[in-house]
Amino acid sequence: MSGRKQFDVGTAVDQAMRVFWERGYADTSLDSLTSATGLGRGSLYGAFGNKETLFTQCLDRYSAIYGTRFEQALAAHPHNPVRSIEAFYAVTLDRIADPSVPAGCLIAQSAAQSSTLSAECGARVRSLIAAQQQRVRTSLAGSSTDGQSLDELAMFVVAVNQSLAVLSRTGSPHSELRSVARLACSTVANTISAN
Amino acid sequence: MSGRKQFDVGTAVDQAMRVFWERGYADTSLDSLTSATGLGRGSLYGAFGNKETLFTQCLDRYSAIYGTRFEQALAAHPHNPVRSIEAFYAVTLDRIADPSVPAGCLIAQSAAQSSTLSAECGARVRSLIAAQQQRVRTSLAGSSTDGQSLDELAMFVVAVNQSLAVLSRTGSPHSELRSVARLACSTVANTISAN
DNA sequence: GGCATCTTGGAACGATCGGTCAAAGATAGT
DNA sequence: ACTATCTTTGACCGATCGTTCCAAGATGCC
Repeated sequence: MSGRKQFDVGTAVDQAMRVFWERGYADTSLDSLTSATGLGRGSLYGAFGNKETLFTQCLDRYSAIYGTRFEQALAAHPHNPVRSIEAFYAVTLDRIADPSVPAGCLIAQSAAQSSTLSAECGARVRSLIAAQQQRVRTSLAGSSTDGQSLDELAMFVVAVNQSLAVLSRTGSPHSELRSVARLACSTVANTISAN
Repeated sequence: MSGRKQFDVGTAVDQAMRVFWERGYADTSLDSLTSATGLGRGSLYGAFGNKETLFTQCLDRYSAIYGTRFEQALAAHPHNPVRSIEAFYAVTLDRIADPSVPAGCLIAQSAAQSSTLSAECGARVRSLIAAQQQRVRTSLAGSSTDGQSLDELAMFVVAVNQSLAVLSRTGSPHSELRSVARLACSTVANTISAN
């Protein structure tokens, strides 16, 4: 039963992404990937080569999906940094509240396990975090605050975002996560208005 | 060669703790534990029963070591919440800067992987995080701010602390981590003085 | 229709996983 | 010194890991 590919590669990446997201790289077995995608081992290896390559494609897909969502949220309130960051956190909070998707964050999960990832995967994770900081940093531009302070503030915003993912994995109630995000927004407000 | 135990159980827990801390529960093999402790499998199983029991003892030891350090730091500046939180973060930053100990934080690492841990281990991790929040919350008491806001602020402080651990795993420079902690301290200052 | 090319499912590979067990040596009580 | 009891070492267990391979079936070109 074949000849031409019988499945959509993008869909398979989506399904595999959920498993990595839920269980992390090391704890995701090939068996769990075949059952999640409905594919045989031959199909998976034919399409992706090996587990690690599939994982990096999942990382890229994750950042493509949520990276653009973050960008849209940040861009929805131009010249209003506090509103932008509120919208930024809303993306994460909505995702955490969405039962159709695993808890936490694939990037944060991978960052925590980066010592067991290959050097290439670790570097990819690092660059995705840097890209996110850059997104936030861009939306803070235009404030009268100096550049270095904005760099630090952007990193702070990203750091709190990661902590939301970690806390959500322990089953923290949404109300706690929301208040953490709210406090981070107040930090942004105080920092840029303090000048 | 035996009769009475040939090794110190506490030392073995210490050594095992480093491995779990560095690699996480799932990626820590029995072989890596035997080579880290210098013990045979029989000795490990005789003393601890199985891998999971050893892991929970490592969790407890970790929280015993750093829990008291956090408490001492928080208690060093009574009635000065901002100073207390600064000292609290200094414990984490010093630990991250200490090359004799793995990057990150065993609790944060375990929290991120809690979906692959047993229900008992997940609950233990959750209670350790709650205990840390309680420690911070206690040091914030006495402020004129209302109780619920202090609960939220304590959770915020703990959340940022976790994010420092995650970021340090990706190789973030200490200067970035320090500025993240400093911004969190300013949030504390602004929150408790705002009322 | 014949043939080269591709995909598929599943068997099978060696390696490694967590855990068990028995033989051998050391100890303490008598 | 004898014995019961303990610890240690390392071989060994079945299960599972990521990966490879192949026979069988489907496709497109001639």
